[in-house]
Amino acid sequence: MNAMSVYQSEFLRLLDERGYIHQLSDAEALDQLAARETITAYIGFDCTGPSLHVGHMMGIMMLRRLQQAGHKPIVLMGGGTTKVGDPSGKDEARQLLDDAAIAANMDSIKRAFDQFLVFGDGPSDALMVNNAEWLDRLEYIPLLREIGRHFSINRMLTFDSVRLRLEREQPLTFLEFNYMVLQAYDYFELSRRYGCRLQMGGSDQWGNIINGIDLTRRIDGTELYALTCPLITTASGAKMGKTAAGAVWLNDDMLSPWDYWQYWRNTEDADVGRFLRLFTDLPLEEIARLEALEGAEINDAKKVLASEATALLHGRRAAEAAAEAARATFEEGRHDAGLPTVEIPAGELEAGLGVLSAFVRAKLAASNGEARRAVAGNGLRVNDRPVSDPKAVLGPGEVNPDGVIKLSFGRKKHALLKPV
RNA sequence: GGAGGGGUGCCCGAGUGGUUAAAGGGGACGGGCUGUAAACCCGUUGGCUUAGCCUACGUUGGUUCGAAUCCAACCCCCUCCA
Repeated sequence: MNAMSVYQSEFLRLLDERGYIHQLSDAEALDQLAARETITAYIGFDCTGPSLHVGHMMGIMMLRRLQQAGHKPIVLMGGGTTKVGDPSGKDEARQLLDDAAIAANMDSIKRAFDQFLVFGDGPSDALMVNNAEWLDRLEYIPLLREIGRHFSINRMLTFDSVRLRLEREQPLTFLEFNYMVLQAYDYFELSRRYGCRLQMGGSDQWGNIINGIDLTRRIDGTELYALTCPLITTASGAKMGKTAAGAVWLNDDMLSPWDYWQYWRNTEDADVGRFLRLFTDLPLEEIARLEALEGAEINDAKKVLASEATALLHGRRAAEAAAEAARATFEEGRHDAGLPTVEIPAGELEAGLGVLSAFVRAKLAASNGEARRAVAGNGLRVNDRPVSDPKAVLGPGEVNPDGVIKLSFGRKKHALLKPV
């Protein structure tokens, strides 16, 4: 089926034209359903870390599109499934998290969703639920009898998450093996509790979602749907979300709006149009215009992408501040108050602060050794002047009229040291 | 429970007594070229008070002037058998 023009529902049309659709179960039936009534759909998020990262943005944006099209999103927090651990895409079991860590992660993760979805009690207001609510209460024998009998081991062994482990002779515990059963059960439970008809997720979740669909059909006879998005890699094939400092976190206490803006600003040329469609709300005509830019003008499109994406997550004001700081830093080559700032006691500076440790303090270098090597590679600058001597000492003399010292690691990483 | 194989730096993976902080590759970072892009070229890639010292090859002991390399026990993983 040529999907481009056939969708009747605003929802699928929206997802399709912006590039979110990879696989879709029974497209026609889902399309009709979404055109006819308000549907409820969910995506699950495990609580394995203290913050979500850009890798989760596809899911978050799909829920946002769902709501924009007038439907009801459910954010499923994996308080229960995180206790088991998803084996997909990993060679080893993740370190098991205890309940306290999972609860802390969940609290911290929740914050990001408020920026993208409207929560409440209305028909298309978003809902946040925790699967620990029902998973924690499951009893083994009843679970096996009611749910387990619908699963074929033969088939489970063919799923990528399992098959790859076995083929690579990597251990797969029975605990992890059960993950897909629990995820299927989640879908079943959400269908019963909230009339949820659609589960979305990354392409690696296809099998897990189908399991839930089969399970629910067998028990309740209800028809559910699956929709997966493509795995997003950059044009040169790298997974999204890696940066100098590590993962591109969504929580601002883990990655500053400045760095988040920079992440999008450094998008590869070939990705700009695609990312604008996926990660901003800009109208398609505007995106088409930006996408048509060539050569150095593409930088304008990247700035728009950076500001729009940052505004969605951190608010318009933070996005503009980041854009302005970047303009001052890169286009005028001067320091600006918008750069990440680290405070140090004034006394420490008066006593003399080694350049190397200054860079470590500013979190630009992980260790003195790394800073030292950067000096050897001609990579450090203080107030835009190259550092040539690793033994150099910073004093009050380096503080500029704005009351800060500007430190730069390479061309792109900058920070301000502020004596207080 | 038995037999065999294996656990090396961020990852993969060489290395079977000394010149090994540990080949090679990937990734990452820095420099060059550019447009804060990609590709390409060069360099770096355990820590520190860096001509030196400390920590490191699953864990703990041992042999030795000297061990990632030999020995012992233990932990974990894989395969086959029971």
